[in-house]
Amino acid sequence: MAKEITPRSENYSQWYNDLVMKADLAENSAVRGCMVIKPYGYAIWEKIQVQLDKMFKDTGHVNAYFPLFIPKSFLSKEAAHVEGFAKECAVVTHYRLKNDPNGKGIVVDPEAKLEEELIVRPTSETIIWNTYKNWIQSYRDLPILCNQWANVVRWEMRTRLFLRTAEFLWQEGHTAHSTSQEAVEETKKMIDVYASFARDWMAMPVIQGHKTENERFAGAVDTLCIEALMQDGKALQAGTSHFLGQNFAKAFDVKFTDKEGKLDYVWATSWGVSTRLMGALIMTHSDDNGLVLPPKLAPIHVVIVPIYKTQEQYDATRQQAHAIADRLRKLNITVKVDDRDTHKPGWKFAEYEMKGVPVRLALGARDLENGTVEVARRDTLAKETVTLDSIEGYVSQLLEEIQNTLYKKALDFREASTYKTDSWEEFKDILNNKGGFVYAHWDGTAETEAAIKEELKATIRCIPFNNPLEEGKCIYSGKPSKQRVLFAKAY
RNA sequence: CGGGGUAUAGCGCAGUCCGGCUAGCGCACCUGCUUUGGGAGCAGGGGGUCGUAGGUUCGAAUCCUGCUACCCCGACCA
Repeated sequence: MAKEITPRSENYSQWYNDLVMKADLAENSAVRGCMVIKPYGYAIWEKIQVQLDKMFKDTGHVNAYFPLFIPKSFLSKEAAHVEGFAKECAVVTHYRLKNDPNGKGIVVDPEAKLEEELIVRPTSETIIWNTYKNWIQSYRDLPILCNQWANVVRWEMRTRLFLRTAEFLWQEGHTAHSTSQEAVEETKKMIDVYASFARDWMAMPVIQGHKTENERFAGAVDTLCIEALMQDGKALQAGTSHFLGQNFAKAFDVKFTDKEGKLDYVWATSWGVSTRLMGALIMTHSDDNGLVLPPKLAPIHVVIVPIYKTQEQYDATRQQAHAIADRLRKLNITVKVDDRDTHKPGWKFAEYEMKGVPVRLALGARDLENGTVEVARRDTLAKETVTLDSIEGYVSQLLEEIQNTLYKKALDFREASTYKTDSWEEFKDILNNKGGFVYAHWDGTAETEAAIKEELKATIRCIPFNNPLEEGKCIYSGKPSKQRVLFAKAY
């Protein structure tokens, strides 16, 4: 990665793309708009998965799996839903190939046309609610609290590694409840899970709130979201949780008998986060030297690099390196000893910085003599020499400190990039030139929202929870407003 | 789908305008020696149907036509 390109430079997307590839996270595949997640990138995603899965289970959810293919008729049962997804669906029309009768190669067998086309799931509400219909008769069957880890396909016009790919990995929770209130509470509970995951594990501060009607999920009554601010001043929707009301229950005729013996439609939620979180992680913390990973999600916590001149020194430093590694591993720290003699220390330093390994230990002849080890932290790039006997305590404390420092740094950046204004000129200037979040008054109409989007390419990211009410005038129309909402340009 | 651009070694590029001799450079790769505490140095070496199909020409990476793929800017993006 070129040194002169910084995370805040105008070439941010180039910087991002380079970083994703050079840190060995992912690459574009031969398939248009699709991504190959490489082993190192996938290792981070696994860390995310494991922790989220635990949090889902801690909140009473279970995992299940539903089909990849959705009959076209299912998708069209909920009007708003199909409207929202129709333009980006991959469709299976045939089930067989045959040899080309007119030449070489293989063609789709026109006789193998499906009676009903199958849609590769862009999301699973429809197939799941079609299934839930069979699972639910009585209030005793409720709630159903299922999550699915899966891939989905959305045929986007333009794609970017991790942020918007044609196929992506995600989890989608789909719950069914007997009361509206319970479903609303579930919706809120899960956005809270996402927010605490972002904060405590990704070291990424987020703002929680409600989407406006325009930005709502297709088929939802209310959409809650977490919004994060990237280092280039653009917002990223990192996760959503939807209160679906009875929309899908009505579309799929899912009724239950309540305690009083009355029939009612079931109340629903759905919520999801995707490999987009990887993009968020990269863009929140990385610097000019590459990726910076919060220790809690780093596949490797500590890398140890022996430094030597002679074979004798090689053996000695290597042995010491492995001894230190063993001691650290007893504290559940993931350690890699890079004792390859095919690369020089300087090369290794740069390599692990690129990959965002939080802590690096370097160990040379000098250290062997003095009983020390050099400790370098990725977040600040600071180096310190530490005595060997205190290394476990030092490293485990350092990992904790890096986690906290990263969060604090990201939070400070967000605070410094968050504005409040009542002047249209200033509003425009911030969004066009500085980037960041802007709190401004909005008259509450979709027309104003659309006009601002048209003019500035900025959208209302959310109406934050516990948003303070205050009288004001809409930043665009000048009409009366009761509260400020959060504007930003977004990914 | 509109506008612009690109296609030459694993990667990044020059050469194309104005056709010419053995297609070149950096990184990476291989070998040897010296190196090793911040991406080493020197010497030698390997790797190319110049995206693809056709045309013009004594001669095409270079000119012409078709096709394909990718990138950027729009439109699209619960």
